[in-house]
Amino acid sequence: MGRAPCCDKANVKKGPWSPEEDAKLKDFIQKFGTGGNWIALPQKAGLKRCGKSCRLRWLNYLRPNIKHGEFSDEEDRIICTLYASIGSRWSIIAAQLPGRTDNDIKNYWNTKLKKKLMAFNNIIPSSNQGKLISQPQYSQPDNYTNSFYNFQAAASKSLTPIDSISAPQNYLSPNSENFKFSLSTTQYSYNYQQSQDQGFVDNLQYCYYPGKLDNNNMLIFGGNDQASCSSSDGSCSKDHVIKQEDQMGYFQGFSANAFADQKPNYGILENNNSQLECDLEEVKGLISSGIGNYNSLLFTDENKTDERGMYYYY
DNA sequence: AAGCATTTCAACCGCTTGTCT
DNA sequence: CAGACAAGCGGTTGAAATGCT
Repeated sequence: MGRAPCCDKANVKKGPWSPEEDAKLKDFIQKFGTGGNWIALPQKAGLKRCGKSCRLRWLNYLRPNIKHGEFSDEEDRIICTLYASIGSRWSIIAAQLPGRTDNDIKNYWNTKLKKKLMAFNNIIPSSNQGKLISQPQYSQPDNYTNSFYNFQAAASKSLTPIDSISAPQNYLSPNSENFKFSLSTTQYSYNYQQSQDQGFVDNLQYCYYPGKLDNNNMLIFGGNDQASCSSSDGSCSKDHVIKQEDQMGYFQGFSANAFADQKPNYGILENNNSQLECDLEEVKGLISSGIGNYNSLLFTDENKTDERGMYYYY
């Protein structure tokens, strides 16, 4: 025997909501509230809909202050950062984005954001995903706006070029706080951060491959089963991951404050299988504290990929 | 302009969680 | 404490919109 249906399937309408149904539901809830009982609501409101359907329609579309339309860069960054730390817990992620619903964010992630990040699959060898790269250097360009950037291996390191990347012109300004690169093959960016008080060459020291590939060759992040941590002894309890990252000055999965802190060689982050889990309060704290530095995530304007360069890992 | 392919996103499904009795 | 029930949640679906040839 299966699960009892939540409503009389034969007598409920399915499919898209009509404007009339929307008006009925909205009017009813604004007058009487939900009454704490979605199952009973459609009958009271005169709707031939399942209570679940009413709830979803209200929460995802009709309730006040729902934000529709394009996601901002900042929202992109928050989604990516949280996804990297807690995985597909859309309701928690949505709680950090006023006006956005979990359904909205889930759709946006599955249709757009994930694809952007998947671009990394094309250029980063799986053996190097999850690793820090350290201290590449590059030649100072003659002209910040249109030069070909050739990043050169530091003489003391054994660095290997892995792919060419291109840098959008508008980010290559001496005043630019963030120094972003687009992957030439995919037009998505890989982002280095520049600290305010340093020159270009000195600043380009660290970055971090944000994900790994799973068995299906999909890019995956921290989340449920493969988050990295970076304690010096390799241990990494769930409870302390965030604190450790705080101390380290960057947030798991993304290049960040390490540049400004000038901390050398954090080491390889792969092969730590501890999970990264945190509750809502931790997430809020994470965001409010600025850990993760949302200015240093992965995206840039896909159309601005005029320049090319080379970067290295070892 | 037509037909096909791909993308988007609203809505559904069913499992999990929380609450009440 | 256990069972019933409703809400919450995330994965999935499919129709509509859009893009491409």
